[in-house]
Amino acid sequence: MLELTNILKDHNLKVTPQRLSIFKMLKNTTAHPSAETIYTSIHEEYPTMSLATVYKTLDALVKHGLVQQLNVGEDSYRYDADTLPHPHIKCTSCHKVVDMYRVKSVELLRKEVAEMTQFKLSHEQLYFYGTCPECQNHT
Amino acid sequence: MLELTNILKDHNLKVTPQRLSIFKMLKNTTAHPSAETIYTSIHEEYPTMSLATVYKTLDALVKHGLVQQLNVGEDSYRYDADTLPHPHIKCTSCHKVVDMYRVKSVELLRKEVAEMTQFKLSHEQLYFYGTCPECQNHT
DNA sequence: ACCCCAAATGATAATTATTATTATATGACT
DNA sequence: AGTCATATAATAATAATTATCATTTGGGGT
Repeated sequence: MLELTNILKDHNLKVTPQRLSIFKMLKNTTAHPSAETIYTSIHEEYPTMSLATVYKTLDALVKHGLVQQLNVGEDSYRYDADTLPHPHIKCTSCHKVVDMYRVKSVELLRKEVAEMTQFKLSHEQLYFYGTCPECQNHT
Repeated sequence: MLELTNILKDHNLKVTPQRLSIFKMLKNTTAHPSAETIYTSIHEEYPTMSLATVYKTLDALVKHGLVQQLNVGEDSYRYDADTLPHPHIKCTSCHKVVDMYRVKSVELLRKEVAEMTQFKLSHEQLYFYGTCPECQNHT
């Protein structure tokens, strides 16, 4: 909590209860929620908060590199407070999005892409799709 | 042309001039246009065609696996008539999206992801971002 | 070649996610 | 406590996409 306060301060973002609650919510989940989901989840605690505030807060967090925006091919964005670049995998059955860490071949892939294209790489978004172990069982 | 006609027939899609022109346009470009771009580009030849037809045609082509939909993080989708799975790289300066073929480490990455997550993989979307060689020069 | 009908088109309305606007409220610094 | 720049809330506006529905048309059967 105090931690998050300091992070916001370090980025010259005013610390407001709304921002803290959104940031905290994102830090405490691995579910990659959308703006709408964040809004409804926080609505109990902050019934007066506007959806626009959620969007603007997310925008500020993304711009300051404190949160990343995911584009898994749905009708809306999802957000992830883990800003370390990492691939995601989405279950096409239950629609959950799971983080992947320490995927070694990503570094190799980056090198190959950079050499092949001569682009100066800044970042990447790696999305995999399939059926998760749970959904494979209860067919 | 006849080629495309047969492809549509094979998928039980009625062959209409609108569909052929959209499909042909996508087959003859590597620019990954959006629905809007496709619409305006075809509008000269087919001034009566509706934007809704473009969307419905693209939807049909995507559903039949004849075209893939890209989600590079813009406000609209882009389309690619090359359905062979391949990574894309987007220049954050000129916004062009370039195809990458024969990226060997992708297969390795797939294997690693499948083992790590135990998902049954269906497909993936691999997007890289950076500055293209042309944009690196005329800074 | 004509009929038929399911499917496609065109025009437009509706929907949905996101962004802009603006008056009011508030965080943070003196 | 006072000030001011910034954030919030409410709502309007925008933009992409999808739905609706009356009309047209492709293509198989006769």
